[in-house]
Amino acid sequence: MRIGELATKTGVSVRALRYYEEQGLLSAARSSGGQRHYLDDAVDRVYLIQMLYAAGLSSRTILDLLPCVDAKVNTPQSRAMLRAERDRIDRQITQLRQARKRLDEVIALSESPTNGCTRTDTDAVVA
Amino acid sequence: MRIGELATKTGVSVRALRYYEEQGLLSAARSSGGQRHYLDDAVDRVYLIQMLYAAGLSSRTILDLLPCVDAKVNTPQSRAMLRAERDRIDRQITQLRQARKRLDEVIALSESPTNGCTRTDTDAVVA
DNA sequence: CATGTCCCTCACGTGAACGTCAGGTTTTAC
DNA sequence: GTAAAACCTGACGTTCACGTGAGGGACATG
Repeated sequence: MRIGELATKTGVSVRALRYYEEQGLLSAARSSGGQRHYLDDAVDRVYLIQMLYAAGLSSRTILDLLPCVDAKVNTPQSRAMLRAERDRIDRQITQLRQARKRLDEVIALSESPTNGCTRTDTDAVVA
Repeated sequence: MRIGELATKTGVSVRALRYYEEQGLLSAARSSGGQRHYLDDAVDRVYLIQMLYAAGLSSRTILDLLPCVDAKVNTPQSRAMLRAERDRIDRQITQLRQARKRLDEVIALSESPTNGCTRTDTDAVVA
């Protein structure tokens, strides 16, 4: 498939797909005219990349991890890297939970009847 | 206390503290000479700001939420905003868990004896 | 063979949260 | 009272993951 189809299938922009290739995260065959052609499994690869981006990994880190995911590389260093990233994600989850807890407290407070100003003058403000 | 002390106490840079003020997140009294002076509770405020940044909130969103946290504002809109941000954090946690699970699978695979190349030629590479 | 749609490569723009340097003032310490 | 340390206000630089044209080929369809 060509880049436009991959873009619509995955929901990421054409620009983003070119950027992934530029970063070495995604490869494509080229037609005689220079156009990119992707295999079907590129869809899953893009999903994976997006997932790792969403987890806060940088392009560089993803580039380092992908060979491990592809099970082509398996060294003590690569395993340490995997564990390090997993731990980073764990810490990030912990932080998020703290923030969530804090917000929940504020929400509980704002919805408690003791603080019950259910209507204020700013209710009329639409903007 | 002055800005340098607040910076060392909280672990954030002086530049960041000035930036927080610029964004309306942190206020300070001024000395006759124009230097910022903070109350002791500014430390907690900075921690809170950092927590919300770490949760992926933007300056603008934090600016909108802080009055709620300070319990000065409590409107239907503000409560909706609080819930929306909490839900966003929940979704982010879910994504992180997925990524973590995926990494765990890769880790398990790389550490399984069936894949047991505990030493490879790249072991020697120090780089 | 023409045309509309898709694709290509530069290459500059963007927004967020600061880093960093310049040039000058204020406060502290001796 | 003077020198060092800390602080001030601009204002430009940085990084990341793209957005957004500009200008020009590639490809299916009539």
